[in-house]
Amino acid sequence: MSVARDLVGWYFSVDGVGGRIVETEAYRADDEASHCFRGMTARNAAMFGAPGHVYIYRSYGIHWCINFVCLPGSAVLIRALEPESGIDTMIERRGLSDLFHLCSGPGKLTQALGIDLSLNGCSLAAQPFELSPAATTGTVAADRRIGITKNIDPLWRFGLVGSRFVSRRFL
DNA sequence: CTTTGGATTGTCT
DNA sequence: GACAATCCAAAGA
Repeated sequence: MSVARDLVGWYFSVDGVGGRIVETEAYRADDEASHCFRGMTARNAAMFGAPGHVYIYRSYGIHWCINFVCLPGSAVLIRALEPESGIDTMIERRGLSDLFHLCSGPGKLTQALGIDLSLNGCSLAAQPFELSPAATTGTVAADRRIGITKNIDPLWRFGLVGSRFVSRRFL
């Protein structure tokens, strides 16, 4: 959980396209809302892999979502990014020039960065990824997670207070 | 083999 | 604010 909170503010990019992480959600093995709650399967295998790798899956048959694996069976969903590098590329991929809606959601983020299943299980330390610690700090708030139907009580969604780049603003 | 439902988004009212 | 779109893994028969 602490990893998810610490990750807010970090710089993340794929092939030079990326920005500052402003919203995350935590999922773990004993969490009913997590994909790995019922054990390892072909889809979520990456989630049980070595820490520092990514787990990518398709959501609602339409979108891609990306997670950072921090412990086997435990991962952090990257929900929103503040565009910083390669903004032109993002605009081209998203077909929209509104900065605030470029990466304000898991599916939007993956589309803007060009992430798909071919990157599932890849290491964050290797190409085309780039991840570096927070350059600036802000107030990080916790809230209930979004879009899930099970285990909705824990406050495992973290984000920058006041940021307009998140899917839903934090107070 | 068939059915079910989701860690969402975009569009319409 | 409400709802349809749309793919595939998991669960059931």
